[in-house]
Amino acid sequence: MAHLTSAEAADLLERFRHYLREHRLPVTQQRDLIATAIFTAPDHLTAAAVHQRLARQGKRIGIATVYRTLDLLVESGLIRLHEFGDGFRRYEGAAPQGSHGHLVCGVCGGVEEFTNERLERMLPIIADEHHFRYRTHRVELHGTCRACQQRTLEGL
Amino acid sequence: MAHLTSAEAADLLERFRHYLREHRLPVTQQRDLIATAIFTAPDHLTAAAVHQRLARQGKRIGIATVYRTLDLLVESGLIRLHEFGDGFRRYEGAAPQGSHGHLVCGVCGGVEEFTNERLERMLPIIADEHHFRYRTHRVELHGTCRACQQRTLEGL
DNA sequence: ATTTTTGCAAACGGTTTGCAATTAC
DNA sequence: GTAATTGCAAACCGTTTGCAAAAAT
Repeated sequence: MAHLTSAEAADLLERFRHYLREHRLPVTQQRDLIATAIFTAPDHLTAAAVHQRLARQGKRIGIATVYRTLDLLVESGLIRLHEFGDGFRRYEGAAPQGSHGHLVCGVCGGVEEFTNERLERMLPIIADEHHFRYRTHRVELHGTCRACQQRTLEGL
Repeated sequence: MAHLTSAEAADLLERFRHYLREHRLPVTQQRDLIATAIFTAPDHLTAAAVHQRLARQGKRIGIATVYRTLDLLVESGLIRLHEFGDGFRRYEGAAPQGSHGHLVCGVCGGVEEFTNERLERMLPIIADEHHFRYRTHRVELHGTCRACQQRTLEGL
């Protein structure tokens, strides 16, 4: 999600702790830090990016712990996993209010977000038409972002 | 694509050969075989599946060649790459007439396809609204397929 | 005190690459 | 005949796992 407010991040962290207690799992420093790193990130992070982000704050956490905690966060539904086709798994905090689509630029590899109410309303209906029980969706539009279009026009 | 007709497969193969000649690249037996394996497959194949499919026909082709040719096919736009989140890249022949979405079952891992005209019309418009030059899209609906819903009801 | 997590390093598995032999043109 | 591909095996790299030490309950 494009930069959650600190209140939203705090809420997600509290929900993660609740999830852990509910499942009789220890609430550790590492889990708090990893969850917070994702909830406060402005964009979609890879596992390595989470690890670096924490290292830059002086928090040395094993990469294995990062992966294990990311799994927990995905299972709890508090973060979402994406694979945009470049071989990296990326994670982002789950939006409290709803989902969004992604605009993936084939030139610079950047990913922007968009929301569209009509689309959001449509997708569960389509699932239903195919007797498929809807849980969530993923919409990616691939093409060229505005900046790269202009860069191409300028002949660089 | 859910089983292209042999005419459609033949057309795609001819377009692949044309693409190769256009780029001054040799048309080899291996490239023909790999392309045909995908174009005639009933579903989404992994690189390993393509390799096995050919091996079963007595065609021993190196897995590296499979990967290299899949890259060419993706670049040529004649096949599409998907990553449904299980760690495998899957490939399918590009539909001559248009795209389709995927229904990904979280229980059995199966993938069904659907088409929806209204959705197809909508997506390029959404891209445009965000000043994004549309090339293609990917829509996945995640949930539970019909068969797994029934299996759950039966209490298995 | 018991149970689970953590962190390291090694293993894993899909994908990519270097290079000599082969094939396409 | 020249230039590119092929196939093998090794390398690569993101991710997972085994296990002893450390932390949470």
